Amino acid sequence: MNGEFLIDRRSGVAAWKQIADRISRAIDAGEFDDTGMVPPETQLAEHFGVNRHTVRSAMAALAEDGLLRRVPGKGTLIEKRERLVYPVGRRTRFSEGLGGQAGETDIRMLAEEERPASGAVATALALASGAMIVRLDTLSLADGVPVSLAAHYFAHERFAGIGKKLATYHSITRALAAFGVDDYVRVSTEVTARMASAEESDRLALNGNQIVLETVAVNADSEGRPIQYSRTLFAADRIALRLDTPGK
Amino acid sequence: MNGEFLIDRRSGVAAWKQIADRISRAIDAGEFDDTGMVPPETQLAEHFGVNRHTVRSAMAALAEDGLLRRVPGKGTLIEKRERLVYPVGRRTRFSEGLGGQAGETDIRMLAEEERPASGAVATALALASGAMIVRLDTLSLADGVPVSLAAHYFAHERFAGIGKKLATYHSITRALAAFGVDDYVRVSTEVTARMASAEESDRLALNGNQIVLETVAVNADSEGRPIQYSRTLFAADRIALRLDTPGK
DNA sequence: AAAGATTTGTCCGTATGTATG
DNA sequence: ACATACATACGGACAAATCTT
Repeated sequence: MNGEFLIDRRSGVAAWKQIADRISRAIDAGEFDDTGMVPPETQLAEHFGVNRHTVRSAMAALAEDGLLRRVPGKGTLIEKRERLVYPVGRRTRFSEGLGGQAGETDIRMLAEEERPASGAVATALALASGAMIVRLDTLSLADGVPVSLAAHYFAHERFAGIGKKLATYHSITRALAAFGVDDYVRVSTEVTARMASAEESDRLALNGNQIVLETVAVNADSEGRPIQYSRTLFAADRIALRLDTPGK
Repeated sequence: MNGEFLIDRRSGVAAWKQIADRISRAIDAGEFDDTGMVPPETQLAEHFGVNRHTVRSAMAALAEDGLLRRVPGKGTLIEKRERLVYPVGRRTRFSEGLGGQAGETDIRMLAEEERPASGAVATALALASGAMIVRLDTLSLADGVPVSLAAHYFAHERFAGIGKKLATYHSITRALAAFGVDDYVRVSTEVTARMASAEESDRLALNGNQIVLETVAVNADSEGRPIQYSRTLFAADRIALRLDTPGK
């Protein structure tokens, strides 16, 4: 937690918010692991070059989000939280990937829609522009906590009604199997990061950190034909992506 | 750009900032590709449920960052900008990866330090805890624009003085070659996203979007021995990571 | 060529939120 | 809890630049 870099008063972000972010980051970096506590308010105030009231606002926000617990007369304790590691590779499966790290995982259907394919989706699925596609919006959870929000696209011709299958099986792998897809592989994955929109933040139940990791991926069947195009948002403070580049 | 989700007045983020972020995101999403322009201020003000002046503050910030160009009487034009795609795979090389997308690439040495290895680094490099390591801080540029800020760790025993080699060759691959490493492969990559610290933001010359993609990677030589542990920060609005999972 | 509509730029003043002591 | 200073957000009015009719 560097003291040289002070608060930026013209950034459009309130000082208490900037301090809250930096304390949150310092916790992530494990800077207070030895004591398990955040330094006292007066000390932090001096460190950031602000008034104690401002630090108090920051702490109040972090406590509200469940990152801290304030004990009068004692100090401010850090509540533990860990990032789940989500492996992305040639064989990427949601429930298997988090297996062992989370007690139970689930995929919920949010919406299903049939539309003509637009540019990027049509290209990725090797469809004629205007061909019908099925779009599934899903929310993935680990132990009841939302970890990813996704939109999946399939060719309507081959996968009409896949929404119902997903709603029954709660697994994309099994839904695809119902259409004769015995196996599939991840062809490409592109990763970006950005702030979540208000709607995305709402659906992922983000409280403090509003950042999402966004992956755009294409899956193909065993014969190499693209079958699935997905845009997935991961809550950045709950998930780390591990990119697997195995074998020779 | 969803209108239902309005501005959050208690988030500690100024309304103009929230609007600037959402316009920036809408541009990224290509929502205004047909006209190449942002809707007029009055329209945006109504859309977000704020005063035109608030929208103007947002636009002024975006124009300052070079995302927009405002033309009196005409409208607000979108300045083109593209994300470079950085491929991550079995063979990941900085200059090769951006080849074709950027005119020239460079790696600058920022600092070199020799220290005893701590937990994660020692484990990754298969060193005894306390064994000496060399840490190199570097800044990578494409066409003069910073794209990534990294800390690289090497075993001191095998790579003492690698800093000088890097400073001469401006290439990690060539610096490693000077120590007899003819080839190396990427073993693992872990990706997270977070807000940049003030120092990181300064070094990467971030203006608008303060988000960074953070990768933690391990490289091994042709015999499978880990030789390099790297923590790299990419400016999220300049770079997309692409995971390649080729072949069978 | 002239008039009108549209859009950005600038001025005023006022109320509220933020940060400090 | 109180008082002060500053940034933020709002509302209205008008000017200047550009395009259309």
